[in-house]
Amino acid sequence: MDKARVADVLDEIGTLLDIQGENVFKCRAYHNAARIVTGLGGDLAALVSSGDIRNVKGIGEALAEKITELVTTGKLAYYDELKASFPPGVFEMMKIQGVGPKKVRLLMEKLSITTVAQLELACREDRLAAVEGFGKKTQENILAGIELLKKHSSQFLYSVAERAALTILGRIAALPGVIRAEIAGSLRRKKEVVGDIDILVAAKKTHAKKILSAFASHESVQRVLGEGETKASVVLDIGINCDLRVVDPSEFPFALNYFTGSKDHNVRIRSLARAADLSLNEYGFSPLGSGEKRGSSKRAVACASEEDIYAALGLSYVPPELREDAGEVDAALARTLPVLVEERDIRGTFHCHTTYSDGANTVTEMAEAARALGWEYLGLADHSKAAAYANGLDETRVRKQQKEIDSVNQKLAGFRILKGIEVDILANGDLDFSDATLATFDYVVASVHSGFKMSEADMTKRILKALRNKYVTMIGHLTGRLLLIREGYALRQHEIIDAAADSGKIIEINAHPQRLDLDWRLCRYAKEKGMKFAINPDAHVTDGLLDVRYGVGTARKGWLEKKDILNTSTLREVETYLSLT
DNA sequence: GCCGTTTTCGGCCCGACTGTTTTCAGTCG
Repeated sequence: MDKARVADVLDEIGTLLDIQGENVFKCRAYHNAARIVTGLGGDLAALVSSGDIRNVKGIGEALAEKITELVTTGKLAYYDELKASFPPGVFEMMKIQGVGPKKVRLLMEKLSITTVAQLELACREDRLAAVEGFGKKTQENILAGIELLKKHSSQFLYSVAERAALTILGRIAALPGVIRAEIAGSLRRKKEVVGDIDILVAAKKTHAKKILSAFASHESVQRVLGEGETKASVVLDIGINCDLRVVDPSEFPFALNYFTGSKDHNVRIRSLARAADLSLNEYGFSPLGSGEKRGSSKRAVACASEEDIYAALGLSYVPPELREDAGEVDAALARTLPVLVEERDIRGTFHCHTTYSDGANTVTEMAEAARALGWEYLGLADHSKAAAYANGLDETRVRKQQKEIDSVNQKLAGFRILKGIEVDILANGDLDFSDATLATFDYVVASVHSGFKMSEADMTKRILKALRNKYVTMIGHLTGRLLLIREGYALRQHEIIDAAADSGKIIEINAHPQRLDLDWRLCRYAKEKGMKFAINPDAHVTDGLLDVRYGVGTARKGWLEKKDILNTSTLREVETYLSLT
């Protein structure tokens, strides 16, 4: 059993104990352990077999035993028993905003409610308000929460879908007869939120059956929706639909292009094909009106790759991230597509957390991980004191960390740790530190972490005020999950970007794998304003440094180039930019 | 359930916000 699944089980145990009313610190121990396991570097199986898992801080005797059982047997008796004592559906209820373990427990005890559907009915029949501790308002809020849940239940964060997809892709690619296997669809286009997973395989027809049945019997498959000659559809354990198609190797580029989409992009390039008297579909090009059947050896244009397809239409190659019919086809025709930022362009980053606040690794460990990636610098921006839930730093601990950074920097030749802070923007728009303290940092990231329910107008005012502080270098993650929850929020973000552009601030493309990135349309808007961007991982763990790739994905969709991204600058250039000596 | 240690058990991250209360509990970040 892999790290991610072990973490899921531990987290689930924590939640079930929460509902059971167990000691909160015991529950927290499980939730903590889930986070710790996720953040562990290296191979979990090796840690278990050597017994070193017991030496990890936060993993005591009991947890070490349970993790060992999970890793070695793939099961955990304690978990199975615990889970069996709850009706299925309780987890779904916890997903409703404002419903936590205590409310779930009350609902189960007082009204025998164990599913979201039952809960919704009870709200509509006005039965909730009568329960002690609940009221009219709570009932309304829960109903609203259920609506929201329904609306987004078919959407998955990119990182969640990617994890599931890569597990399956790895297995499929290793099967006999598989010549190529790729992820297609919105996941390949690196949409922040995707509805399903599409996987495409190139193989001879004789192998198709075996490939499809191996797919349908993969351990993460919860339910098989259909399994035919060339295609199988399943639902994975995380609830997402996953389709696998097997196509002939000669058709693969066409199928990959077709199933990558977007639909609007496909419509545009098919109309280009028609203008050239060609018909383009998922099997290939054919002369218009020829009536040729697929599989004909007389294809109008043979293509060995997607590059060939675009070239045949007189287009330069359009990277998947750009295929949204957002001007990319015209740009490809005119040969004016931007040279997009690549992961390998990144020379460093600006928003990493350490064990000083809520990170999982020390200053030294983070620096070494960054150096191992070939970077020249690493910006540490731990939380400030108002973020108490994240163990935010007060002025004393800031000084301590800065001292440590100085000492580590002396040992790292050709590499520099930059002293940053992720300072909270308080409810009134003030910053969590005085100007005197802010002045001690190399740069300052200002972020909102509280009061999300304030009106959009007030939130905008609050952020604008913070941006007027001369020590603020960068706007922290503007949106997070708010983008999902509040339609129209982006409008106010434009106001913020306008103001930030005027004062020369940097936009952060925050790439925390658990959150939505800054919307790429905003990136394009900000780019038009001439703003500089920073692709930041908000990394709490060493492995998390790599998550900068999520930010790169969003940057590419915003048509951002190397020159737009501060992280692609060399250390010397960054030092100059930040006016460091 | 974990940690640290004044080595055997007490403390464990905390404040804002909301809705329910009339002094607080639950949820969230």
